[in-house]
Amino acid sequence: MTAAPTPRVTIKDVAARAGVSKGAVSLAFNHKPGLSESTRDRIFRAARELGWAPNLTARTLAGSRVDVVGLAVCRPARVLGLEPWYMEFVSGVESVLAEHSCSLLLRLVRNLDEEVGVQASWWRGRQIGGSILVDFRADDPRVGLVERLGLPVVAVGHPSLTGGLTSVWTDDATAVTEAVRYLAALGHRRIARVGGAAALGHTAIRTAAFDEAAGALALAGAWQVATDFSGDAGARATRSLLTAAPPDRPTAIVYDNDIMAVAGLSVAAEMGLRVPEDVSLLAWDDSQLCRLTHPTLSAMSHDVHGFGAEVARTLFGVITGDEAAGSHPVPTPVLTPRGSTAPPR
Amino acid sequence: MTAAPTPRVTIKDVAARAGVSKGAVSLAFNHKPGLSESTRDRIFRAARELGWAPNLTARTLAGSRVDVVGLAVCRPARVLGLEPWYMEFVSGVESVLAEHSCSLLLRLVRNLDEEVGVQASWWRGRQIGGSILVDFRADDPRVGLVERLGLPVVAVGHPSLTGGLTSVWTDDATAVTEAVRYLAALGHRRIARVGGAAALGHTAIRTAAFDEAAGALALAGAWQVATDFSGDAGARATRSLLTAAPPDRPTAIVYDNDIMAVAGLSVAAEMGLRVPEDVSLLAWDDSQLCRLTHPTLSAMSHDVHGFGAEVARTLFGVITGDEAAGSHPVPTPVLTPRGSTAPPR
DNA sequence: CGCACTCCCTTAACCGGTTCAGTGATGAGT
DNA sequence: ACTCATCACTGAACCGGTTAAGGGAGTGCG
Repeated sequence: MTAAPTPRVTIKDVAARAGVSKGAVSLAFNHKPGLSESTRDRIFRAARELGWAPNLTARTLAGSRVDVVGLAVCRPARVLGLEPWYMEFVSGVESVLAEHSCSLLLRLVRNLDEEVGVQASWWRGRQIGGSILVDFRADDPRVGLVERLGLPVVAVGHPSLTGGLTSVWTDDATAVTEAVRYLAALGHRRIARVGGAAALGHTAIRTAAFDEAAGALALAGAWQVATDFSGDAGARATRSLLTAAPPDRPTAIVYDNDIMAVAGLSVAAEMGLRVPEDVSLLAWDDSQLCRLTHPTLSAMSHDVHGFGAEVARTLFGVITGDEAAGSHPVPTPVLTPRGSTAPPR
Repeated sequence: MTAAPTPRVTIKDVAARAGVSKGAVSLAFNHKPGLSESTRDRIFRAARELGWAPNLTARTLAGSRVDVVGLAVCRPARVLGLEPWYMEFVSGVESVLAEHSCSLLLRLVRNLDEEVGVQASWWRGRQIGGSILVDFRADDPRVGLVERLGLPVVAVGHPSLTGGLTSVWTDDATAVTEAVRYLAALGHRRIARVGGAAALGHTAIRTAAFDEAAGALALAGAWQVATDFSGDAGARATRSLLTAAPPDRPTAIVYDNDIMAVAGLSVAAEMGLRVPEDVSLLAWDDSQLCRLTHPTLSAMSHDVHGFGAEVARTLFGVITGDEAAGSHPVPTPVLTPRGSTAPPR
């Protein structure tokens, strides 16, 4: 992959035109002291006339900042393609990065090992100034990797999963408990949960919290199923849950994302069950999608865009060193009741 | 944004350990001739022992390849957050980039001017080796920009919009015509289209094709509405179309993406209209979403993932110079009938 | 008048690679 | 024995910035 030849304007050209040295131009463009106002003006004028902007590659090499942050996402492309959560998260991250003229280096990887390799080579190759780590699992190898490399990161996940890394997280356990309590308060005694990928740490946390809540409330029935977050898996899980005869059938189902909830809605319709009369459905990661269905989906909603923004802000703090390692909880998802939840008949 | 200090292994260390010069290491790692097998082995062994990988920044600066390609997406973040098309497209692009150990530099921009600035600074700053340009509009300023810069790009859009740039495109006009003919063949005489953003070139192409098809078939009624691709806009448009009394009401609606079609489905339900008995709906950009609704959505389907992959492959061709400028049509979307289309009552 | 102190700006080394001219050793050809 | 290639490798310049050290001019002060 070789670049096409193009005559490029360099700092030397600007310096020559402004009648100063390269160093002076550098000082001006980094807003460092030691230049008179008039020289500064002349330099900026010359740069503007030549259409010059500092070469970031050279700047990086010379050892100052790196204005790229990395994000490697480890999930099959097909699933990712549909998950609104990711795009909202990315757009939140982007919104903050853009303010700093910083870009996002995105890479889809097939597994954790590949991610470990990508992060290491990005950092060693000075491609990134820091990274965002998502989808933690128990004993995640990235914790050790990051420490070995000295790579500045923000981990998205519960502190119990992210080791000593600076983390930003939502309190999934509390949210799950709230969801179950809400359904129980409506009168549901048989509640199911269609969870995400079993390997992920936050799925395990939700699973445990669900069990505990179900026990505390002494529910008559509590089921949990693991999926891969895809709509198809959500549909399959729902179908199998609703197949049982009424006394053994859940009257309410909680989903781990919104796409599976949409799928569940359609399965209920296909099976001739009315929502919410015959079965209540509760989505997670409230995206626009939840308001576009009929009935609209009640959801545990959650400002994913703002979450992404907070992650990016924290990462800047880590990179500049202003941020002491620690954990940043963001507001717990709150229940937004809509048309898909009601007392059981 | 300053990087944390980390002792890094450089080419010099590897050279010293292997007892050769920097140049020799460089030759070895670029698989260039001029080294004996034994020296080559010694170099690779030394590199492995030290955990060294070439610094991409330095490599880039020294004037060889750049293994990053750019993508600036120009749309309000909220909308992007929801469009499955983009994530599928990105994942298709990624799948090919990954084979070449190449990453995607992603940036959300608010308008075309900003995109022009971003592309220019990426290229001038040698941040990217090439770029993918999407969402063309009439007289798009990017055509001229790219030629001025000499930036290798692939334009996603009809050749009439992308000037002399190498382009990859789907035949929207034919697809729209096919959609209208299909609905007409079912017996529909009053057909509406809920289009995308009016400023976009492909929207204009679809709009013109719809008009022409409607004329050719002498439909009794043909309406078109422009939106911003969001679910809310799709819902509003549908509501206003279906508000008219039966003789003036469309019996079939075509949408420009799938998220608006989902919204349309829910509006029909909300208004007490049955789909497809009272009104047929036809989606575009067939994502998994179309199979998750009830009824399932008929759609003009289209391998978006493969489309992204083709775009990436073409871009590699352009960057290496193997690719003569030209236009690459990919297969026209084909109609996939499902549960949301039927003859009118 | 001489000295110290600022203020502005220049110089040169450096970041970590690539590349190319050049060097010495070896072998073939005459 | 001498030239001429070929091969394997080295050395130094270079990519386009940053940065620390240094230098010259102008001012304040004893």
